[in-house]
Amino acid sequence: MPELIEVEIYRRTATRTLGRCIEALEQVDAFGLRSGSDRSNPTTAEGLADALVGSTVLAARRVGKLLMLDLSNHASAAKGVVLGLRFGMTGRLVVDGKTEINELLYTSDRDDAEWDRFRVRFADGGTMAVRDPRRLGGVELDPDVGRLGPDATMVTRSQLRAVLADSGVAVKARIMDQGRIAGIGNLLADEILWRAGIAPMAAARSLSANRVTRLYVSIVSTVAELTDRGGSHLGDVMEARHPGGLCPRDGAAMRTTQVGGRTSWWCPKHQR
DNA sequence: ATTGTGGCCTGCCCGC
DNA sequence: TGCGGGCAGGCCACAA
Repeated sequence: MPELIEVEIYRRTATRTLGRCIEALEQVDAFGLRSGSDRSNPTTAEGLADALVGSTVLAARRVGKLLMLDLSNHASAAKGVVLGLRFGMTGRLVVDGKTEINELLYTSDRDDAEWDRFRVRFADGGTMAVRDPRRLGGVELDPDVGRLGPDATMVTRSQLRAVLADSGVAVKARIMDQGRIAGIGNLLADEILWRAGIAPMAAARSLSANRVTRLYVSIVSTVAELTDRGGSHLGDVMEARHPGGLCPRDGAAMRTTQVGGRTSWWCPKHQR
């Protein structure tokens, strides 16, 4: 599902919209409208159309799983806005009818424009859409980036140490907390912890300095390696993430435990 | 304040 | 063969 790796691919796809002018808001699904940073001014379909139509895409940025498009101002707006796009677990970004990601876990392989929950048309005739069968994604104006922690590709060792300090919460729940570190989802978290040899339910503050360092190295290297492979579902432990699965490292029977409300697969032999 | 839980949404898969 | 229950997890509202 879309974790930071997939959303980074969407960001690159979105660079194809740079400099293009939005002519119309063709489709918007009320389920996906979120409130932006200004709580007194929630995102509505009308507000979205007002803000988007006539503006031009200036930049495509990403923090964690949040994609942001900076838009220019237009005649009827005092200033440009930021369009925030979230993809839930089944959302794709489709630009001019094409998506870079075809294989996405836990969703249909069908590619149906009926699932476009949000779509704009550019003046040149092209389109950009969030295609999301499950409707778990969303659209908002001026998203509050301050609610997110540092992106997992930018986090430092000392920031990670601070994230884990003084908390009895499971380490996996902690690194998936988007307000502390942004971008790590369930599959990435399992892979990171499997590589680091740390059990997902270990209390965050119980990690020694050496283990914090090992976790830090694993976050950085796992994100980089799976980015090269092209997806958060392409980790080494993925093949064992099912009943009867055996640890690819040492052959032990994998265990599954709910941690932070998420299904977690881990090896009882080398993850402590 | 922090932390945990439940529910949203819907396609798909399994068992009857 | 069709049907229904369970499952997947990002995110948020809500409770303790």
